[in-house]
Amino acid sequence: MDTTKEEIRIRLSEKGLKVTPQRISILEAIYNLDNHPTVENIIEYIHGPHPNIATGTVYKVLETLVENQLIRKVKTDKDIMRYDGVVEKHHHLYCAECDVIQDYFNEELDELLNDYFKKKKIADFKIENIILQIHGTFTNNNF
Amino acid sequence: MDTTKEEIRIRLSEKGLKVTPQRISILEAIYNLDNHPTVENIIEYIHGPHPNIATGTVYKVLETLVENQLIRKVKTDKDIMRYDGVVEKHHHLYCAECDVIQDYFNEELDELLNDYFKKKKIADFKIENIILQIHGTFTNNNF
DNA sequence: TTCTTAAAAAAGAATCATTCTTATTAAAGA
DNA sequence: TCTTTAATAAGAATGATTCTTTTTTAAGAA
Repeated sequence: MDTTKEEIRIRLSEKGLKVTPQRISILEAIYNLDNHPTVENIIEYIHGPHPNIATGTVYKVLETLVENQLIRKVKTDKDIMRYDGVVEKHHHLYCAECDVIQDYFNEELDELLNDYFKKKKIADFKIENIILQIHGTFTNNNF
Repeated sequence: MDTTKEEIRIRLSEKGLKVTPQRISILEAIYNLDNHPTVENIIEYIHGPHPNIATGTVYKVLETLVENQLIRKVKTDKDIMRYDGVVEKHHHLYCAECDVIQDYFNEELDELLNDYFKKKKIADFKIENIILQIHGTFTNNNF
């Protein structure tokens, strides 16, 4: 991802958030670390340029960013939380053999599902968003 | 769910697991606690009849049961793990306003998705299982 | 530019879910 | 009933996350 510092500043400002070096570098980390980083990954990444950033601050910033929908939490069956800098609607490919979680975009599929549930309602439930967890294995050797 | 102790015994034996009172009561708890219980919920439930079951044992038993596919972990965006006694293929309705996670079965939908991905492959990825996270709100007042 | 103030961050203690270790107990086949 | 191996109890240890207090800073006001 090639989000510049300036774009990050704008995104923070648009949400009424103060623009701090900590927030900028944490967002940069999430954008640059491709594989839905853990808090540990993020801290490791930013501790080069910013060795003094406190762990608690990272957690607080992430919470703020999630609340303001600048990032999302990713559901896994591990007990470590991972984060996603992509807020546009998408799904996830979960690798059974490694810890890769890959974004998967497919508007055609989204429409298919929308159409399906427009006809076939779920009793007593108003659908807001459908996210697919696609489990399987990568067949190349990228990972 | 109305799974009897005897059925639970059989399920454990079929997996080659020793049948212990702890395992039986933990499985009973998961079957009887409808809303995808947390470890805390399970411990609370079983501590009436079995006040002496150790916390560590509950975690160990749950791990064993998951490994043997007698139960499943449920992915949430909270950092507390929840468990699911239903191992047949199904999806989950996540309530945005409460902590209810409801099972959702729909074979027609599963076939629709299978057919779709049979035609539209995902590059370099072999799909094994697709689970929908259906986010929304319940429109009755059961919860 | 400087001042003001509320918000943010640093530091580190505290919490809490989960895991680990060791001794003890018990299931299940011999 | 005996034997063996797996399972459990107990509680310490770990490690991710949260909380508390003090200090710092962003950003609007003067």
